[in-house]
Amino acid sequence: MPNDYSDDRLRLIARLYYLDGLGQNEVAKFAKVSQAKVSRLLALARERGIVRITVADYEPRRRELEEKLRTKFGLATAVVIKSSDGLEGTDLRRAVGHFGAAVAGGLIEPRDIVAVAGGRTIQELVQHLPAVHNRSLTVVQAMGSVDSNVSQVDAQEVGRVVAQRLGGNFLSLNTPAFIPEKRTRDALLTLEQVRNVHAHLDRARVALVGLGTLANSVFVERGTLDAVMIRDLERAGAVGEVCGRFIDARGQECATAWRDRVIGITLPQLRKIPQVIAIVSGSDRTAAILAGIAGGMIKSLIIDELAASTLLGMPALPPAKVTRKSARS
Amino acid sequence: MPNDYSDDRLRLIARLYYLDGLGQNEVAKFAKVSQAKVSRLLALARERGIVRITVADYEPRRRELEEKLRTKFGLATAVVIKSSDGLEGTDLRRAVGHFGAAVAGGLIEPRDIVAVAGGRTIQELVQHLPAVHNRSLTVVQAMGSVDSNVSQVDAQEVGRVVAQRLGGNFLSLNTPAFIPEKRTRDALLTLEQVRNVHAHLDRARVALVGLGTLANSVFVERGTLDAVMIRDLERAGAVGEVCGRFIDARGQECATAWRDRVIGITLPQLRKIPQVIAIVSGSDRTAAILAGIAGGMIKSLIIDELAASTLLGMPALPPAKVTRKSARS
DNA sequence: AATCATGCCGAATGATTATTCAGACGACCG
DNA sequence: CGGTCGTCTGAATAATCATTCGGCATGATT
Repeated sequence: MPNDYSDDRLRLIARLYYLDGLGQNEVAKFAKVSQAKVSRLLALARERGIVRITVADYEPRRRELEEKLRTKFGLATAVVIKSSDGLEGTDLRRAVGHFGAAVAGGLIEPRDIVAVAGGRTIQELVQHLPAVHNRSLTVVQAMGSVDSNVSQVDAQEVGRVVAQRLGGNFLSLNTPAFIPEKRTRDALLTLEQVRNVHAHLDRARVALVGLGTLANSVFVERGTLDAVMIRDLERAGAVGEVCGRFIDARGQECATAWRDRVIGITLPQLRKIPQVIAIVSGSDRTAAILAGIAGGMIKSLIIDELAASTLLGMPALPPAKVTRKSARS
Repeated sequence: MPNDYSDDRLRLIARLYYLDGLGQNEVAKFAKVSQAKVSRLLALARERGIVRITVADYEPRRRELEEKLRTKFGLATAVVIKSSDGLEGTDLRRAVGHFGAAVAGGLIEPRDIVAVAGGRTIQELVQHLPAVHNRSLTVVQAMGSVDSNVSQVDAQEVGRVVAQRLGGNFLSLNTPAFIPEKRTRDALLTLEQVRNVHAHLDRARVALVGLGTLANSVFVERGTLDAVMIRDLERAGAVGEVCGRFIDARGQECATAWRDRVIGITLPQLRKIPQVIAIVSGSDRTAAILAGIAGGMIKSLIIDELAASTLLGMPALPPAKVTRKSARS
């Protein structure tokens, strides 16, 4: 019997390897096959559940902090990911993304329309979404691509991954995030394809967004935002960015030339979406978070432990329904 | 916190590795340690039971065959080890030894006196005896060493391993298995040390023995037995060997010069021991097995599947209490 | 204080495991 | 028949993992 994939055979091999501590080479002799095949058979045994590996639950979340955040800022959901020691940068994003994914996945219902922005932390998150394609989502790209060579962190790519992993189809925006001239931008906005995307954004139930700071954002990293523009934004009171739109401390869009260059979901659209989940890592983003919440955009938060603590040490702004114009200087 | 062996940390690391499928390098970045340490921490997590690997039971025995053997040959216990396909030689011995060990271990009681012979299959078996030293056995070497450089398969070494793994002390014989001159042999037999061993052999409750054929035994392999001697033995009707003693089809010791050269347990001693377990692999040994049973030495059998089948196809001899002298030619 | 024993660490290294690759084989056509 | 897949295989190789080793830190002992 040349190829025998019977459970019994797999049990024998799995037992010798996992329980009796033989190496794959020894098992191979025993079973009269190559080591390569043993490796494959073991993989099969794991798939079939003949070998079961259980790990005592690791609790990746800080529930007390979540509760405090939720009540203090009136959030729908707060998820605080443990960040053991001095993690930062990519490692931190990875931690938040990894463990945030399960929760984020759970917040998305089978037939939702999901708006998806770009960003580094969100990129890490979507990679780890549970790969069960049993949903029929409509995933909509919520902002254009930062520059011409599409990167892993662009909304286009992130959205594609969400649709692929969770199951559903993907509505791509197929435009840059920024257009130097307002006129060109406006022309693009009238395109059927773009208008279709916006129509779906209007009806989205869930949004996954990142939050940027002035100093440390993908735009700066990718050279889209120059020093002059940053000065302008600072003068206009910008404290952060969401979906390519810069907001002041109250969560209103800053009135600069920049706002006429953006293609992507608008703040009013975000405000309408009942479940906007901001995925954030790093303690330098607290101002942006506060602003996002105050402005009524952000409804839920997935965040690392340290940033959560920092946030809890800051005053919650009352949701500002007052001014529509941004405060100047 | 430089060295943190908390369960929580281990859970995190174990989870990332075993459940989330990260490599140790990735986990290492996550945890800010070297890959080496991750490897060590994972080992620790397994030890602590944070990671648990279970394998669906593999049934290594052929119970139907065991039952048939038991009734047909009037055995106390018969253990038939599956030998999937065309295993032979060392591989077969290894299979029988590996899976036979658990059963053999179970047949030994906490305070038993255990006589142990040498042999290749038995050697494989004792290696895999469950390493729980909670017994206080007296392990007695049942035959001398085949030649001067003690090998792994000699009773001396095998016995030592039994005592070490199961727990207990070991009575060594410290003599060769064969002495060219009867006089020297007889002199050795009077030694206090040797007599002590024999005294214990008289009171043994369990014996682990192998069975040899004329053509294929450790003695031939090691060059102890020459062609002339083999001719003699054949003429004397020898069909096999147990503990250095050659027996005819009735299970009586063959009357040749050889019998006066052996140092080791005698057939009468073996007959008195209530639980003599023969560990055998290979279908060429069936005649020896039959003889051993017929002669009243062998009470239990640990054997491979193919040999068991062969054995079942042969006629069971009635236990011969009749002749004390071996049949000649 | 100096010395030693002990334990822990990560770089390097050796050992093991997973994957790639090219060939063999059989089923299924044309 | 002779192709043409598709699947399966083990050798070779790439990737990954475990262990060794020397260095460093800590704390006990002289």
